Amino acid sequence: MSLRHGLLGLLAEGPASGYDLTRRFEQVLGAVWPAGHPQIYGELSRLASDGLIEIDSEGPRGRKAYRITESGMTEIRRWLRDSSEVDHTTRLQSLLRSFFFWLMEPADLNDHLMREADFFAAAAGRYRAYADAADRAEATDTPQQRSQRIAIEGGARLYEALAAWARWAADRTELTGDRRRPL
Amino acid sequence: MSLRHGLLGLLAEGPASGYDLTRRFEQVLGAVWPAGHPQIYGELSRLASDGLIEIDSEGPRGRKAYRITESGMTEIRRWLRDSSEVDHTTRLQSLLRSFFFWLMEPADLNDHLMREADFFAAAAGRYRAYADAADRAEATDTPQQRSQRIAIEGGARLYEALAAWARWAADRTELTGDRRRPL
DNA sequence: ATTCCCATGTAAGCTGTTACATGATTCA
DNA sequence: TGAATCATGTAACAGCTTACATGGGAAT
Repeated sequence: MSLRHGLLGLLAEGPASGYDLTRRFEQVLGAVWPAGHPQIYGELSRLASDGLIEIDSEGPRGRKAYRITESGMTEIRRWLRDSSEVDHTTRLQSLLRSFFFWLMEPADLNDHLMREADFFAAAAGRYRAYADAADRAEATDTPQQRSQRIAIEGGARLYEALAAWARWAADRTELTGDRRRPL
Repeated sequence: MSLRHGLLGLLAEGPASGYDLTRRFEQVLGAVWPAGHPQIYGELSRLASDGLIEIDSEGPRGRKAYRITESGMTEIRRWLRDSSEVDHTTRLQSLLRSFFFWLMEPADLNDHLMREADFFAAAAGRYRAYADAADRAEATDTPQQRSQRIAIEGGARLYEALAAWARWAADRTELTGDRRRPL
């Protein structure tokens, strides 16, 4: 039920449409919790029929903005407090793959690890840039801003750790000069 | 298709039954790629009817051990090599939650972060202990062992990073003496 | 006019979880 | 003989992805 509560959490910041929420998932939350528009629109309908959100306004081309209700706020707060709702499931295909690296040819493995390192470093860089921007800004003292800062730090540290791991693994697997392939 | 290839990868090490594979997921892979027995038995049937694995032996109480076939080996190697199969999707509820920390009361948040730090530190400790054991052992030079060492390091670094993040966040959110709750 | 972006939705299929169901073997 | 563990499976449901489908509004 994470998507449900993710939507409630975003709507707790203020009214937004399915389209808005889709973009926020794409741009910010997507790196740690992806969600496409079909899932979002579907869940919004369910949230509305359960009375946790309601239509705030209707705009131009069929646009519908939703607003969180009192019971929606109660529900998101209950979810955040209830420790039995915390789910530590993680699915990192990159780590799963690493159990099977011994099946790869050294040159292919080296390529793969370089690509992985690049991908993770890029993700880390995006989060770290966000974090730096937040630190440079004044008036970072609303609870929202402080909490967002923590989230960003989490993303940065996660991807920094994975990037460092991929580089470490690439070093361990290093090939002798002539067999190393350029990217 | 990660589970499919996860099973192929494990079977590349040698024959195993659905029960064996379920336990390996539970004990080792489970922390980065969980899979329950209903999913595993179902996928094994499909792999067998696709000719990627075959029955190796039948044992006591209905036990069936599977063995990877030539085309199974080809398929797992293809999957490992093909960079378009790499999936960087990550779903970390802990990070998703952190975007909504501003909705929590400080005391509840502090409790939550302590629990998170404990959980991640425990997971990191298990992986780190494995890594140390591997480093102390002699004859760690088969490709399997080297590759397993990399996988373990990944798990350790991932959970160490998340533990450090949770502690950092708890420090930032720290309460003044009397409101801090003991665990 | 045409293209691009805004904006919403449905349908089919795949992946994953929970609950149910069964029976053999081992050990105390 | 009773409990624990081994061992396999099915059914129902929940969650998520991909492809399809539609149309309004803005800008060139």
